[in-house]
Amino acid sequence: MTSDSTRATRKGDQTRTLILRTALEQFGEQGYRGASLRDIAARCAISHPGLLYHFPNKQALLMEVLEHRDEVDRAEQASADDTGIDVLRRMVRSASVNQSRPGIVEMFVVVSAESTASDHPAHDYFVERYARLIDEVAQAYRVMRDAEQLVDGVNPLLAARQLIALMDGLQVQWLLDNDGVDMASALREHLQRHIKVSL
Amino acid sequence: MTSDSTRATRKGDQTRTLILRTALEQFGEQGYRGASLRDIAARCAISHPGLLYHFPNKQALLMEVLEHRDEVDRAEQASADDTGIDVLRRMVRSASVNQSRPGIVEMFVVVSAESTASDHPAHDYFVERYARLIDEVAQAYRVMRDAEQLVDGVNPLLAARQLIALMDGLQVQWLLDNDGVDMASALREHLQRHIKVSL
DNA sequence: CCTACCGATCGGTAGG
DNA sequence: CCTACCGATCGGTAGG
Repeated sequence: MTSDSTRATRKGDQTRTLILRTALEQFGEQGYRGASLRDIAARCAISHPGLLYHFPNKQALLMEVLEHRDEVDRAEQASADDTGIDVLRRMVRSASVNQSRPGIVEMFVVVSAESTASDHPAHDYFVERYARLIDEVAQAYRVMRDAEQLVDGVNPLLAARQLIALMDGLQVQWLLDNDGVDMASALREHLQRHIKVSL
Repeated sequence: MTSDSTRATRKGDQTRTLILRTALEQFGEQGYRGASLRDIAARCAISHPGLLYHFPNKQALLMEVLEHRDEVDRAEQASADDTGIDVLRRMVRSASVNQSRPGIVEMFVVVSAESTASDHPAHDYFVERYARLIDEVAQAYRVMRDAEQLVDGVNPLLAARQLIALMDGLQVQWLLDNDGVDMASALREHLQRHIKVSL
């Protein structure tokens, strides 16, 4: 029975994962409103009511795409208990990894921009996401300040906002001109002006 | 005859300007694809074929919205022959002014993000816009380097990309949390780490 | 500038 | 998972 239910789940899970991957691409290329369920479904070789068998509606699909990305990222990072400089190193590492994933970068750039409208289905998600991210990085800066690893006058909260803003802005430039921008080294150079120790 | 044609033009121009302003708002709130000509037209109290009497199609409307903004900005700045530190001061000033124009900020954030897709109608516009902007700021950094006003090791082109990325990223955070971010002072603080002189 | 209309496409449901 | 269908909405045109 275990193997039966496992096998049964597996097929459906594969389709679900394919839909999630395809939807991420399309939300990136066309935006949330611009992407159509029919187009996403066709790319998965199913009908659009077939897609709606797996996800109740378009909003739910978007939210599951976002949450699926977070889960995969969490799994990749392994050590989520980083503190201080390790958090900053992880940001640079993440920028480096992103340079081989234009689809994921585009999706976050486009959907986070759309989500600034307060009636966007992912508005609350991004408000909460930024609050969490800024908090985490600010805390890392605070730990470094207490260890006297920060350049004088660096404000942890402001520096956190600046670092994340820089990362977001570089992604737009990188998407418009892949070869003109090296996101990871631009971040590293910036960080090195904030901290005394070496990254 | 002069006064007749002036009066005749004036009415049409007023409607055109109203449409441009309303379209800017809607492109910001709904994105280019998400905004509808019918909705924009209704907010101007005309029919949507009425709107299409002034603009041949949706793409042309978007392009005219973007160009209209550039014209107004150019007119406001007055002194476009700034060099060196004046260019950086203008960037900070611009961030400060933007903090009273959420509609304009949202429009640029959303449409520039959408435009990273190579088939977006404003793709070429934004590729060209970023190239020009980065060039201008990089040139300002170069002038300052030659005047020995730059902190050691600052690379003009990289610093230009970072400054513009920071500005773009701060706009997203500001749109999501107006009270949590002061774009102008975040920019000023960043710039002061790159230059020896006072802003 | 308007009304009336076009074909295309959308998200979602019924029913199997 | 499918076919068939729904009402709503889209950008754009005809003709005035």
